[in-house]
Amino acid sequence: MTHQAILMSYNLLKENIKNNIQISTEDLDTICNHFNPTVIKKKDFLLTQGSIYKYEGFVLEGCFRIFTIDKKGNENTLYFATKDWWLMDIDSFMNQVPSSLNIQALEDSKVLLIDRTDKLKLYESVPAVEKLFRVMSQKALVAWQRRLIRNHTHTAKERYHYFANTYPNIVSKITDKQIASYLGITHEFLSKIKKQS
Amino acid sequence: MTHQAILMSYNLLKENIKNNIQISTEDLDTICNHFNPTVIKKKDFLLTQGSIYKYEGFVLEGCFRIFTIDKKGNENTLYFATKDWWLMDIDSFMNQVPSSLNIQALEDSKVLLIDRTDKLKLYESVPAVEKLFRVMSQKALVAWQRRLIRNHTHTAKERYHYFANTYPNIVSKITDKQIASYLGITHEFLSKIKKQS
DNA sequence: TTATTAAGTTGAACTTGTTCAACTATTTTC
DNA sequence: GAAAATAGTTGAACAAGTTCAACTTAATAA
Repeated sequence: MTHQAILMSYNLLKENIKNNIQISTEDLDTICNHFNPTVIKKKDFLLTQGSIYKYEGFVLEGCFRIFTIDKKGNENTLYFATKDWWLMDIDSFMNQVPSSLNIQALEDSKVLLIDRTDKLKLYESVPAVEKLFRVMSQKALVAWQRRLIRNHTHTAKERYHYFANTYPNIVSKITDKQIASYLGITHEFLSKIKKQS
Repeated sequence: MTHQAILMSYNLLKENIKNNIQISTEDLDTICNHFNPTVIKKKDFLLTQGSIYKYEGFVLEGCFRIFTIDKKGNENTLYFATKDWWLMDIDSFMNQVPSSLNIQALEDSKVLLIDRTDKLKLYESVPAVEKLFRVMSQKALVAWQRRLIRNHTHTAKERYHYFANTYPNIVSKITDKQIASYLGITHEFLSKIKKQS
């Protein structure tokens, strides 16, 4: 990446943080200094099920899929992450237990990564970081609660259209099979849904 | 409540907090001083849909149901809260927007309540509070992700047995209709499931 | 204690979504 | 650019879950 591109990357991260909390320029710089730009090629994994997560990431460019594979071999997609989204496996990262998640790039992607020990240090040295992740986690929590309710109250067809309307930029980057695994239905059935409408 | 009972209540809260983070006795006392013991009678609401949430609560005794009612009039249960659980509507509490949730006591219950402005002050004065709620939110987030995956990978029958085995003390306090609204199925179907097994 | 309301049961017809299998179209790889 | 792998489509039979309606049982209130 050029020097210019790297500066732009950090600006994206800074805007994201400022969107969550009020923070001083100094703190913002300290935080950003711990993130390193990294390129991840299409199909490569930032994390694989069974291994221990050592980095947290912020997506600059590209697209990722966060999913698990169950005993029957079925893939289950938790979410997709594009520009301006965070990549985390909180459980594995915090408790250093083997992850139950895979994080895979769906196209050539750029991320800012922070090392686990660096992040733990940041929690100590910059109190705003606690607040940042408290606020982010709480927002995410609300979103997950809403998604579960949506799953209970809407048919697969309705959920598909909701997803396609809400995240058109993501839909254009992923396969129908991946959408189906996000919606919790078979890809055959998604195909039939799309034909209907 | 007797003086003795009140002391015991605060000990339960303190244990809960210490279970989440390392914290000094002073901070722990400061936090607890902002919580007030309150009695809520069976069927009474701590929060109703459309109103703005002003308190956060910690359950000492009894049982609560947190649910929404959708346009069709169907009830959808997010979760049940018994002793040692927290009662929150993060969205309404943080952003002071009308709540989409109801929090109702299913039996005569006791809670420790903290006022919104008091909690905001606590975030400022006791940094450990940021950490406490960051850690709590992250744990909750992981639990919600797992629940969604479970919903996608298991049948209603399997989910019912998982719930009944994991929370036997809750199951004994609630009706099958409420369980069904938690599982995202009709109470008629739950009745058929129970007959089978 | 009775009257009333709410909870739970059951069956039949229906809708939603799955499974399996065979096929076509599209990407990827060498 | 051909071969191989993966993604998407379609149909038929099936399983999971819903709806409605009628009924029984249990809880609640006057």
